[in-house]
This record gives sequence, structure tokens and C-alpha cells, in this order.
Amino acid sequence: MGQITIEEVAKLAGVSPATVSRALRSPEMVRDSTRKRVLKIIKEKKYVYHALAADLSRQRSANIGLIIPSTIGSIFVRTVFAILEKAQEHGYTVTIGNSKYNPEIEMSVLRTLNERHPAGLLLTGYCVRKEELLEEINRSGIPTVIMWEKPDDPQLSYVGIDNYRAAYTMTEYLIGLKHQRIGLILGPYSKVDRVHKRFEGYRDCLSDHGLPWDDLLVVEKEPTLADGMEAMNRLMSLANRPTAVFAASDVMAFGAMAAAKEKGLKVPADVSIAGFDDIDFSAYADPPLTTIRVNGIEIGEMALSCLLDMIENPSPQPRQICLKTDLVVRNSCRSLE
Amino acid sequence: MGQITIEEVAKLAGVSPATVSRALRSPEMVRDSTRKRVLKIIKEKKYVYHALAADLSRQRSANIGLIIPSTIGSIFVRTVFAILEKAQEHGYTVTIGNSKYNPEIEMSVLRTLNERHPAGLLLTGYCVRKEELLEEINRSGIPTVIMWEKPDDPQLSYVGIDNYRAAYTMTEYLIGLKHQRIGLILGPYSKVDRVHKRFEGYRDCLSDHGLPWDDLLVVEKEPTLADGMEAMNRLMSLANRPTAVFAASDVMAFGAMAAAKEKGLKVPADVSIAGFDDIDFSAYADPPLTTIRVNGIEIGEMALSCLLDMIENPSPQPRQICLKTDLVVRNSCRSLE
DNA sequence: TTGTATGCGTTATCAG
DNA sequence: CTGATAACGCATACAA
Repeated sequence: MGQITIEEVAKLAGVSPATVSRALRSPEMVRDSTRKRVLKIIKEKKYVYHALAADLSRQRSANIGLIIPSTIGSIFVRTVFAILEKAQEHGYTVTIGNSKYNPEIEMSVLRTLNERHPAGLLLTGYCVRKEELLEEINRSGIPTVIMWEKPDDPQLSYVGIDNYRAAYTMTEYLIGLKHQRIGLILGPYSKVDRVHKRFEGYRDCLSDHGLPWDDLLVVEKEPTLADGMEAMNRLMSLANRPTAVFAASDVMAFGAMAAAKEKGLKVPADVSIAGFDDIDFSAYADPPLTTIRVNGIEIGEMALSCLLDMIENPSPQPRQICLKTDLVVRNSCRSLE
Repeated sequence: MGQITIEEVAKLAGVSPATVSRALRSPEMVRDSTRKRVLKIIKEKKYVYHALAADLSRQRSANIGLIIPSTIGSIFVRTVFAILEKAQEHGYTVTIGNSKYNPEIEMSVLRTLNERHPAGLLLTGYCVRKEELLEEINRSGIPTVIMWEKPDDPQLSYVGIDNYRAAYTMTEYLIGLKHQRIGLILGPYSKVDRVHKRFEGYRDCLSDHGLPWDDLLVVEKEPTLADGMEAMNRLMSLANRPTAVFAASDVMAFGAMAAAKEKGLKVPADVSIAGFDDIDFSAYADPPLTTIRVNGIEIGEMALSCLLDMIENPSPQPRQICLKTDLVVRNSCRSLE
């Protein structure tokens, strides 16, 4: 309603608008007494700063765009919260878009965010149509950091994890437990690069250990509890069924555990199940889930620092950070010996 | 980088800036051929619309501010995603702030969001210092909808649930199962109004059924798995321990289940456990959790429709919607008979 | 240290 | 249907 502007504050304080602006943004340029007088009026009249106008004038904004691809129950939630928190600390707001694992939507969301000219962009990318996305990023010139993966493009800044290595590690762990037939339950790996890397890690590890390949052992589903359950059911109804199942997301692993129990199969006595992510529930499950720990919070925090650095110290070379993941051994996998 | 403006597009298309603007925002006001010419240039030159400038000029924005109080693992995630999705459909962006259950932060986040002059505000409030918050809301005149609770103030618009009734219902259900000593595990109810209502529902139901009051049966903790576990441990080490425990959030209920199992207690044979929220995991737990279903997605969707309606059809009377919650009976509670 | 004047990119009003 | 022009609220270069 009563939206007071800087000009009216100036009038009331008996100074010029410029002085009010300075009192707010660069206090050191203003005499103490003047500043206090201005601030008093501001408080009295409940003036609210118009950040949009300021952004337009100064040609840069204090807002960060964030795109997540996610559906409910997403592992990115931790990352998002970490970003929110750090951004707030640094005086930035965060505008979020959801690409819903759909490249069309991803582009359109990116464009919408760009129209608000954010100071920087944080992407958890779908990245199938990479060229187009890349072009948009380059053209806009807005500092951008990719999260959760290690894109091949050497130009891009990212804070990610080595999905390939992590999946390889888990597979190798299961092989070390003498499992020969290992099922793999995956999110949409034919579409999502990050998930595809996990597939490759599994595949190569099997091959490196001389284990035979079996298409039937790999099930691609949506990353939900229900789909994890379905996938497990399919695996368990195989003639020659796996002794261990690697679900490349904890949520799917829990679906798989439920399916096993429903079939009267004990975990890990009858079948071993491993996950990926280490969400909060994993340690509290019955049995506690063996999984790959990904520090989503750290990803968010690092990505934001990176981005802020890029915003404040522009430089051509990209920041590339690969965070480590850990194998967390709990009780959902047993040795076959 | 090459940020083209509407003016340059105009020059290239041989028209005035106003015409370009119209070609974009009100196509019907422009001759077909002209519009096509303009649009062609826009595509060729990869012009990107400057939403901030537009907002400033037109004195309204296409951005919605959203405040959640939440920590990780929050039940609000579903609501947030629902809002994101619907907002995008309607051409709005969403800027999120996290109040972290802290009234100071809540106010400061609210102010920061207001500085960007959003079209509307969605609050999942902490709302302890209601007066101050209310004043800020009224003063700014920005349409605001409270979510997840039923504030007492008749002026406020909200889309909430009846936390009191829901908790009462669950308590009554447990009493119907012949439980006489019922533990209550709660989030910070002394600070969060929404949670306090659940406490009242439990308390009044007990009293209405002539059951004695015992302070020791109520444990207040943070809404996390770890704290749910701790709370349960405390309850189970009571001399006269409860036969049923009502955890007023599913996350805490899972912590409680883990604690019970660790102590060698079977659920529900040795102790019944009930939750609140019906998060995705609840149906997949072992045993599946009896709980109160809250449709977080619906809350988000309704709140957004409400807000959009308020934005487009300003009117003095508040919109107040109370969504129903359901008792979902699964297998984590047994009858004592 | 402070004031003046101009510009940021768009929209709206008013003519034509 | 289209063009010129004045806002929108603030920041900054330049002047004082």
C-alpha cells in the first residue's frame, strides 16, 4: 500500500535521494549524523527498499536461479536447503525452477529464470540436449555451476561426484562378498546422464571381474518407492535370480526391501540389497542399509561458494570440483561364503 | 553478454520499441505481418526479455515469495514442489526463503522477499510473533496465504488442516484400541503453533475420555529421526511405560520404531506406534505405519490457486480453506483386547 | 560529504 | 494499428 520511495525519504530527511541511497548501500560515504537521520525516517515511515529497481539500475541482481529436475522425495532436497541457507547468509535470494526431468521444460525454465537476470545459475541438469543448454549458458554470460555430476565439457564449472566410480565401488564390494549375479535397479538412466554413469560403473566392474552380462538383471524405473518395489518383484521372479541387488538410489532400495519382505525373503539372509545416496532413513531402516554416501549438503554449499566466487571474481577458467563418495557398510548385504 | 534490448530489436525491425513490447505482451494489438517481423528478429538476435525492467515499469511482478520453516527431511517438500509446478504453469517464478523455525530469521526473510516486490506471498509460518508478522503483511498489502495451519486471526487467508482435530482423532483411535497409557512424541510444540494444536488435541481427547494426565508421557524434541529415537527411548525407560506411542510426525515415528526394535520390542506386539503426515515411506515401512494422512500436495495447489485468485481479483475478504485429514490404519497399532 | 542529472529496459498514456 | 514520451525506483558519474 503505502509504498514510500527513496525520494520521499529524502524529502523528509532534508537530503537528496542520492544520499539516502548511499546511507543504505555505502554508509561510509555519508556523515554519521546524516545517516542516522535518514535511517530514522526509514524506520519511522517503514520504507521498504525496492530491490528490483536497484537491480535494474545497477545492472546486476542479488538473486540466484536454481534448477532441479526433481520429483517428490528427491535427494536434491538436502542440496537445495544448503543452498537456501548459504545464499540467505550472503544476502542473495534463490528462485527455484523444476525441470521435471524434461528437456523442454528445462530449457523453458532456464529461460524464465534468465529473464529475471539472476546473478548466477545453479543447475542440476538433465543435460540431454547439452548443446542447446550450453549455448544458452554461454550466450547469457551468467555464471553457472552444474551440480551432482561431472559433465564432460571442459568449459563448464561443476561441483559433482563421480557417479561412475561410486557405482563401480559398490559393485566391487558386492563381488567381494562373492555375489556373482547382481541385479541393478536404476532410475531413468537412458535419459539422465548422472544415472547412466552409475550404469556404466556397474557394467564395467562386472566385466573387469569376468562376470557374465545379463540384460535381465538391469531394471530401469522411476526413482520412487513403488517403482523400486516393482523392479524388485521383477528381479525376484527371474528363473535364475540375483543374490544381491544394487538399487542406485536409496528410495528405490527401500521399495526393493519392502518387495522382498512381502515375498517372505529375509534381507540380507535371502537376498542382499544395497542403495545409493545415504538418505536419513537409511541408517534407521531394518536392516540398516548399505549404501553410497553422497554429501548433498556439501555439494550445495560448495556449489554456492563457487558461484559466488565466479560472480565476484569473474574469470574465464571454470571451477571444477569432484567430491568424494563413501561406501557405507551396514547390514543389508551379506557375504555368500 | 550480448544483451540486446527491446530498442535494438525495434530498430532492426523498423518499428518503435512500443510495438515490440506489444508484439510480445499483447499480440492482438499488432498487425500480423509486423508481429511476425518482430518475432523473427527476436529469434535471430536471441533477444531475452528483461522481466525485472518490465516488473518495475508495470508495478507488479510475476514472482511469488515462499517461506518454509523447514529443516531437511521436511514434510513441506511436497507442498513446495506442488507450488513450484503450478506456479510455473501460470508463468510465475517462485523465490524461496527458509525461516528455520526462527522468528528473527522469519521476519528478515519476509523483508528480503518483500524487497523484491513479489506478486504474492505463501507462508508456512512459525508465527509466534504474530503481531509483527501481521503488521508487515498488512502494511505491504501483498496478497498472502498461510499454509498448513488454521490461524485464529479472521483476517488472514489460509489453506490449512485442523491439526487439533487430526490429533484428537488419532488419540481417540488409540483409546478405542483400549490403550490407557499413550505416549506423545512432538516437535517443538512450545514454539510452533501448528504442533501445539496437536498437543491440545491429544490432551483434550485424553481428558474427554476420563484418562489421567501424565506429564512424563509427553516428549518434545526436534522433528528428526534421531530425536524420535531418543524420545522413544525415554518413553520406554519409564517405570510405567505406555502401551502406545503417538508420534506427531512420521519421521519421528520411524525414529521411534527403530528405537523399539533396538530394545527388542516388537511393533505392534509389544508397543503400538502411530505417526502423523503419511509420508511416502510410511506405507513401505515394516510394519506399515498407522498415521494421519495430510495431503501436502493439495495444500500447495490450493494455496497457490487461492493466491493467484487474490492477485487477480483483489477483494477484502480472506480466503480460508481447511482441508480434511484422514486416519490411515495400517499395521503399527494393535488392540489391547 | 552531498546534490544534480542521467540511465537501466520496459510499459502505459496519449496522439496520430 | 503504431509512435513518441513519460514514468517505474534506484544507482552512479560528475559537479559542487
